[in-house]
Amino acid sequence: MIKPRSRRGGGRPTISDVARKAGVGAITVSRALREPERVSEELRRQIQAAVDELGYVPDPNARALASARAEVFGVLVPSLTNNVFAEVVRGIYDSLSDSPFRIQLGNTHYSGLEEERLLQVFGSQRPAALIVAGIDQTPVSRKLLENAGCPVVQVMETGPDPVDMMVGFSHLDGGRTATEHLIEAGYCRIGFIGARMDPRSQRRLAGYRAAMEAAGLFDPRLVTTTPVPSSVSLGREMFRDALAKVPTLDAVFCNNDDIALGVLFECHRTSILVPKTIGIVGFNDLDMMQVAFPSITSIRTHRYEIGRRAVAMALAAIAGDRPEQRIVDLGFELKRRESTAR
Amino acid sequence: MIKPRSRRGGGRPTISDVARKAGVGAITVSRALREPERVSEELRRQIQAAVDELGYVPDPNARALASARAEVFGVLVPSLTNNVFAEVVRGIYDSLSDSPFRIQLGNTHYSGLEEERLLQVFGSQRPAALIVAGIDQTPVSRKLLENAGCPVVQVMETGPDPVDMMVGFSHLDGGRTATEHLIEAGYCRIGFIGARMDPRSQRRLAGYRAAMEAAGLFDPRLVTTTPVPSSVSLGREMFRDALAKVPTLDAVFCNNDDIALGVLFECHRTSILVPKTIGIVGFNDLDMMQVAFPSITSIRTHRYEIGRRAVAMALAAIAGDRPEQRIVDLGFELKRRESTAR
DNA sequence: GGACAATTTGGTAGCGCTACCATTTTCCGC
DNA sequence: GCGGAAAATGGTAGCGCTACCAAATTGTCC
Repeated sequence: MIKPRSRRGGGRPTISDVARKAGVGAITVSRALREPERVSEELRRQIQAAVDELGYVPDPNARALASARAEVFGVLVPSLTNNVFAEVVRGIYDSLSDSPFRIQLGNTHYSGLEEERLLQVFGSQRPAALIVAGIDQTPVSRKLLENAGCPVVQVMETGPDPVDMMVGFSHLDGGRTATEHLIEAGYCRIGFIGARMDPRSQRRLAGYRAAMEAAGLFDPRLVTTTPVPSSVSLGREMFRDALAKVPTLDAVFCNNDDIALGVLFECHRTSILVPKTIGIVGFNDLDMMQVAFPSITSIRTHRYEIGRRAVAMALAAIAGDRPEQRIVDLGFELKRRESTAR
Repeated sequence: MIKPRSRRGGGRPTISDVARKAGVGAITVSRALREPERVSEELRRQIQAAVDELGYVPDPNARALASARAEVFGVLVPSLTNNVFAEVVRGIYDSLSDSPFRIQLGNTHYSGLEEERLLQVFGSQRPAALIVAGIDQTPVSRKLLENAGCPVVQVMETGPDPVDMMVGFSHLDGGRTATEHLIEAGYCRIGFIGARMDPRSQRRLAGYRAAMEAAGLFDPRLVTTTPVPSSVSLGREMFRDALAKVPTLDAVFCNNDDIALGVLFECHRTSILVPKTIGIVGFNDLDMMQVAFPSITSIRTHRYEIGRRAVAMALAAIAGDRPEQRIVDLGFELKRRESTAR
């Protein structure tokens, strides 16, 4: 066995190796790397040469310890496989890829308790910013966010009482708009089919209910929900249930596009005509909605843009200029398609 | 302005605060937290009480710096929104949620250069393990992996020459199996439709070609590919192109399920009968495949399990017992459905 | 040309934790 | 009851970096 190197770290070049080679003080190297404009042209060149020659890469752990601030964005989403959050996360990643910030992604599994645990873990790293999905944090989580000592952006939804900043849209309005569209199209026995029923789904349901009540069409038997995670096959099953419960059903507003697709397939399978016999509206407007036959009406949401905007706001806050607009509503768009064109 | 606290870190309790309160040495607290069995029952209790009372949370950055090892799994995937990788990542997250390990997720965007850059960044943190998608790393990436000084698991594919460990399956065999199934079902003008054409897609194509040549059916005009990222709408367009090129086409093996779904919808739209006029096979077997009408034959792959297995192997290696089986082939399964039931 | 400010560079002292060793205490077996 | 090993505890010295302040150098204005 070879005796371990005297240096515990394992012999990677350190900042003082670079400093020695460049003939400057260690702190100057540190500065040249972080605030190049504060170091003279000449030293900067020498230092860069030494860095390249030694293959020096700063140790983020040491950096974080010394500066009491890690170059990490903490991101908390309820699901990794749900395309909706995947798009938000992609927006976040793309916006951060050219920055020095790393991303710490946490999956809360739609659990408030898990969110608290992850917030605790993330907080212990002193992140540069925190991005969390939703606005329904537990009191404990909310406190953790308030005391995080960094910019916080709540995404996906807007609401009256941000911890710090918010980017999203109103799910209630989205649900209402979708339902009103069906009513205008002439449907009247309009069902709601919702899986998972997380807070955002609940608010879409509330929007549905508001629209239905305003039109005098609401009937609790039209609503079919389950806490089970959403999927295309679940959409099919729930549609069957809804139809068994209310055979006169003539349209469905679906919680999301997966459910809507399941409904469409079941209609095909049982030769129910869409949009003639049944109208279908989805939510989120995944790519497949416009390709489906018939194409499916849906509420287009700007997921990728939400991720990008959240990062932009956090970055601005880190840089010191808090945006005057702390709540950004990116809205949504009703995409009218064949599935509701009676 | 209030004078900043004397302590730079911002006043969070440290290990020596705990030590003082519990009336022990700092190192004993450290041990009680990391190797409780090496500390007496009594001190352990005292220390735990002090930890709870102060709300002490260890600083992972300080820990990483002192021990030259961060409790981080680096995970590199080519896409965050592709459901296939999302499932793998979910398996990884679920397997690691009860461990002290954090996850650093990187998105390479299918770029070798980006992979190199991220490997460099990840490596600078001294991760506990590295999980990377694919087996086609650039020479630079491969060197970085070999020198990472931690267990490395390559996932999604198997191949002859692992950096360290591997979990996946043979995409070539998958492509061959899918194609052979179509041949057995009586199709003969079988097209291949592939988007993105990353290395895994290339190997599926190679499997297709092998099967077609073995049956004396291969014709280069049957192959339609594009480097454009895959989507349902792209599947529809490519199917149109393929049909325009070869009007006698009687089946398609699709690169993945999104493409297959696009093909199915286009068949509906143009009243092409499935499986009578056109047979369809997908790849990955997303949930929607069995719900589609007609249901779509696909190659079921075990994505979630790949993630779990990769973590299990890495964890074992960290614990010191390298598994005797360094290459794990989880295989795949042909799911025969209506879309090929002539 | 001298007083003063602005710019550039460097030294010191930690950040919070653990590796490494030293020391103390406990437990054996005979 | 005693030597020696094992178990339990502690002290010291960093890990690699940056905040904070001090010093040196340059520029500017009258």
